[in-house]
Amino acid sequence: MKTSTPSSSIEDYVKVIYSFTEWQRKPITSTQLAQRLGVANSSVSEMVRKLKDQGLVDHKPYSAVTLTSDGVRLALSMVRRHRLIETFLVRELGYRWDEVHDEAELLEHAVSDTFIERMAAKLGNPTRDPHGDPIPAADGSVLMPAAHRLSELDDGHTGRITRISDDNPELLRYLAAEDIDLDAEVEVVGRRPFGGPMVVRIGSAPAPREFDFADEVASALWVHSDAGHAGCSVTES
Amino acid sequence: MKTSTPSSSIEDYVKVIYSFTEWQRKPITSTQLAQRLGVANSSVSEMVRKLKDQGLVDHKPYSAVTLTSDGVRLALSMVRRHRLIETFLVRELGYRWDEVHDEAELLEHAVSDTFIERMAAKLGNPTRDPHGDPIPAADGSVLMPAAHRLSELDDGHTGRITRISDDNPELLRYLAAEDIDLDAEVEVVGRRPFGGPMVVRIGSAPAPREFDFADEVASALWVHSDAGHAGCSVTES
DNA sequence: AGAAATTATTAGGCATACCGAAACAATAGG
DNA sequence: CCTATTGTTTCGGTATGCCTAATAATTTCT
Repeated sequence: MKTSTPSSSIEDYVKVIYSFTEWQRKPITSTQLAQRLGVANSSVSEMVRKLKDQGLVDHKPYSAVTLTSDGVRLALSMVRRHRLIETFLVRELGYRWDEVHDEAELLEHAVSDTFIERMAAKLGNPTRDPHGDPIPAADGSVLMPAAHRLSELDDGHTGRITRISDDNPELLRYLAAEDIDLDAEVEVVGRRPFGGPMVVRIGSAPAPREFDFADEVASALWVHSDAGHAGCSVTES
Repeated sequence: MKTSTPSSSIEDYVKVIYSFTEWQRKPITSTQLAQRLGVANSSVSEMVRKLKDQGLVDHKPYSAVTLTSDGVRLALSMVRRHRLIETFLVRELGYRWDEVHDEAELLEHAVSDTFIERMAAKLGNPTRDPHGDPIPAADGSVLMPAAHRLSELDDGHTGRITRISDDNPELLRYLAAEDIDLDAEVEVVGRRPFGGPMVVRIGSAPAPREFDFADEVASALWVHSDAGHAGCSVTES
């Protein structure tokens, strides 16, 4: 269990392991890790051993990888960095939604804690990034909004968009062009037959617009359903 | 002569080689390079070979290292990055003079060209950084202010501070505490005997303050002398 | 000029992080 | 149940960039 500053690769591994479990339920496997990081499986095996040596993950050969509490702490600090940087790029430097991810990916490993905290202060300590993802606080506490994929909402139900997956830039550009943004009101009108697209109404009462959303779109949008389901606050030490 | 993206080490080497010749006249030697980069001499020999392979420097064994025009181009872009980032940290994130250098050092290798240009635009395309160093334009043109070390100014002469060396953070804090800043008026009153400190008056007519500056201070301050010496504009393709 | 001191380069190693290919587990199908 | 497929790890190898120690070139000093 070394105490040295983690390399940026290690930060990436830990962040990806964390992010996977943030919205999925299952822990991540080697192959999934390799895919998300764009490296060979063999590289993952090697790095996972290193992460284990440093006490950041638990791992038994041939099974999934989970974070230790140290790992979660590191992951949260990286996620905080990433999302604060994204917010900063959008609010202060005029970046568009779909441009911020890659830039944040580079910056998050480079800047100092001082930089992050000055930036956070300047932004007024935001708790959501431009895609609606929660920004962990400096002490590691996270407010996870209760959210479901729009694709899983039942017909007739209404809700509000609380999160938009940022892993498809093209999709983000489409949504931006259609002026579909966080906090928009959504109503599920129904589904086209034979597994066809979902029909939804988006926008406030006077002028709602109707869209046919392919599954790819409907599952990238996460909504807070008006019926029940309170938010929950999770604190990690 | 490869065309790949230069690694951050290569960027550092090229930047240091350039910076050395920016205010000195002589090209830099291996040992000086090693000292400024904080690496062993042998590492320099090795890297210089690599820089030469990539067409960034000219070098014959056992002699000094000079940049090729490609090298100068790369160096200018790194210097531009560094100084814009410093300016940004001071103006937008409330960093102090003496804090910016290390942070900029990290950021300059990480951010994209897009980031740099958006930042420059937001700052109004400044041409001097917080220490008075010229910021090269995106096209590689630099406005070098005509400046001399205060320590070399003759008794009785007056001038204006145009640059403050940023390599000693403690000195920067001292100057900040004494409220000595860029563009201040300076008059050389005289020198204390036996190589003692220089006596200078700093500040505008109504309330000039008198200081005894050790050589270390007097040579960190660069002034534009009121007598003659016009600025010159140098353009590198 | 020749020895001594300085400066520079080469040689051999180390750590990180990646790869492809080969070997080894685990699960699924017949 | 035992083989086939898929998933995972191990093994050798690559590239970067750094180190120390040894060697070679260049100055400097007497």
